[in-house]
Amino acid sequence: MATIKDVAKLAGVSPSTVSRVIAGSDRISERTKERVRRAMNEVNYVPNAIARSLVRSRTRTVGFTLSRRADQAFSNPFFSEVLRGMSATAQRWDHDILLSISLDEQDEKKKCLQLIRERRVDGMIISTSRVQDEVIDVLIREKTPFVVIGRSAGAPVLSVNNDNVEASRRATKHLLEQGYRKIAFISGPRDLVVSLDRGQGYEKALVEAELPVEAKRIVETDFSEEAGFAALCRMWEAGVDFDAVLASDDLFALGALRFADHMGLRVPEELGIVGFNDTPMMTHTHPPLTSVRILSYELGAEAMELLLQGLENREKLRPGKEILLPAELKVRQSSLRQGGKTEKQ
Amino acid sequence: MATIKDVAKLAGVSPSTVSRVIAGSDRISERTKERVRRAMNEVNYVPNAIARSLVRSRTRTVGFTLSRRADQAFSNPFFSEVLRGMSATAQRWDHDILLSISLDEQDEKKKCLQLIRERRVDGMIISTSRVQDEVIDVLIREKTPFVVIGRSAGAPVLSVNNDNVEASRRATKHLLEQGYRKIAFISGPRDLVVSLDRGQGYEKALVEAELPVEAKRIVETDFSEEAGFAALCRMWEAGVDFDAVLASDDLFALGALRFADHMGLRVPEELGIVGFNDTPMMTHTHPPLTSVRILSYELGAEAMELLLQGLENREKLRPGKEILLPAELKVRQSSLRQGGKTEKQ
DNA sequence: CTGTTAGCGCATTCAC
DNA sequence: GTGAATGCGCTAACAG
Repeated sequence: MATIKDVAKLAGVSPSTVSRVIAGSDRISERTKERVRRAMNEVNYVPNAIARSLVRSRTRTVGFTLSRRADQAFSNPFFSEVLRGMSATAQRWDHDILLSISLDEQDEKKKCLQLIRERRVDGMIISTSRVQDEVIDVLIREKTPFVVIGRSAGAPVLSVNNDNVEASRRATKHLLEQGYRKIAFISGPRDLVVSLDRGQGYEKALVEAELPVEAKRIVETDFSEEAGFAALCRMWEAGVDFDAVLASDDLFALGALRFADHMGLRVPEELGIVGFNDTPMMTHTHPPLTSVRILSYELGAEAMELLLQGLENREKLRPGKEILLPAELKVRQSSLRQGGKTEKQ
Repeated sequence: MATIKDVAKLAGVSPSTVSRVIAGSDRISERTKERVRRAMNEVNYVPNAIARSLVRSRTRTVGFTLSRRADQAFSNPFFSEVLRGMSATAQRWDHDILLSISLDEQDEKKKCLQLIRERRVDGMIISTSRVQDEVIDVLIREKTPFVVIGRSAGAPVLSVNNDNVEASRRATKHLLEQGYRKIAFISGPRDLVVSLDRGQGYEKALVEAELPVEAKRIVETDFSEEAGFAALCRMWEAGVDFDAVLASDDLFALGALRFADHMGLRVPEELGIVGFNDTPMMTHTHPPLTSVRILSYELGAEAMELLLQGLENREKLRPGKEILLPAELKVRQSSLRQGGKTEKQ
């Protein structure tokens, strides 16, 4: 592999001159610039990124850690879309992504710490959003530039999040407008901020409609179809009546559809259902599922953008600044009792 | 940030001694080892990975590139599972993953080349598996250690793949055993090796059953539910009759389910359906979908394992060696005409 | 405009 | 057993 010295020798200049040509310095004559470029081409020279990183103390690399739990919480396509968004923006800024998927939060914390301490990355993006998030604590303690995808319930951080409260409020309001009055809410685990937010939006809509928030219609469970189904069964058996379900994840909505089928309830006539995430494959349920569309790609892209800007100008890394991305309610048949029109997907 | 010099000064030894302690050299007295360790703890020293990479010409980093096309081809959960598997193995070997998701093959080729030439990575894993794959050509030309997830139809490479031919043969055979005789096959784009392999398995099973392979029952289209649905409609309108569908992707199977619904055909009585990938969310279709389960996690884990072993011992990087992972047919109701029992998922 | 010098943080000779 | 010297490939002063 050719080094800067080889190029310098071939072009008959010093290594620093070559370095300047690479950097695009303007105080180099066109003649030597041209000579150097020709030499570079001849030996197929490409600067060694590692050597560069060492001397500049900048790696042009961003770390992204994730622990399995969060991966499951958000449904799968969410995760890959976020990555796509991050990668696209990183590409534009000529940066790379160092990825690590851990089994649990402890592992993630460890890995995160390692990437930072070993100076492998210039900054971090994390996607965990637990109520008590140790990864965030570490990041703050290490004074690492970082952006959170989601929201911190503890220390103020720079974050980008979809507007879960508003999305949930709108979804609930939509159900109310369709004439449903007894809306059950299936919440994900309460130690995830996202669960709290969606719950809050649900309550907000009820309060605004001057309807009581009834604890018996709210159930918390793990993200899975089975859990969603079981939760509704339990409510039913407990004698709680409901005419609609706000599912804080499409998996729950799937469970709700099965519940309706199981009980012989017609959707949307006897049971309205709204999901969260608008998982692409779910457009094809019977009936098609109304769901809140999350801008996953944009979430990743925006987080990366914020971080890279912050890396260039540390002033911009204002902790406490929370960027909210709008979420859109994709109305389909599962919640359309009034016979209104279905939006095109 | 503390450097090796700081530690040396504090411990009253030379930097090289500290370096030896880190490396675990045995020709260092226990006494100084202890002193050095204490100093390291005191200043919270962690070796700088970049400096280390420079001097050892080893980054302990593996690149993984992917272009959007392949991402879509394989369904989404596949992609994240592969990443999980790769990450888990990398973790065990104390290596990291540099990830890049490109828009198209040209971009991917460029990025791949960049990672290698800039010496950011020790090796590459790629997941593209086009019939004519330029990324593979680049990798070979650059003499980079690499492993392919999938299969190369051109130059021999070290690869790990699920046994698509066999899986497809078994799926087809299963349909035959259920008494279906006119099996339609929905193929993905023919420029993907995976499509060719699945088509081959389908034909193999027919030939083994001494049944004719009829071109009119084979259709090639893009991966989407809509395309699958449309393909079947076209066949139907063309007067081609079929009593079962082998869908080379679960999305196609979804389209087939809709087709059955649309036509008023009962599944599995009047139309048997088998999908590919066993997408988790798809366990909940009506009726539950029979599908070929791909070991995505294992694919990623194995690819990483092969690469890292190859990095340690280049002899092991034998191009032409193709590791095949078994795929399992998850039989559910959509293909059970005989009233046989459904496997537990 | 360009060359010389020094150093990023570490590992690895070669001495003793 | 340990230290001093050297260099990985590059950039950034400082000269001139």
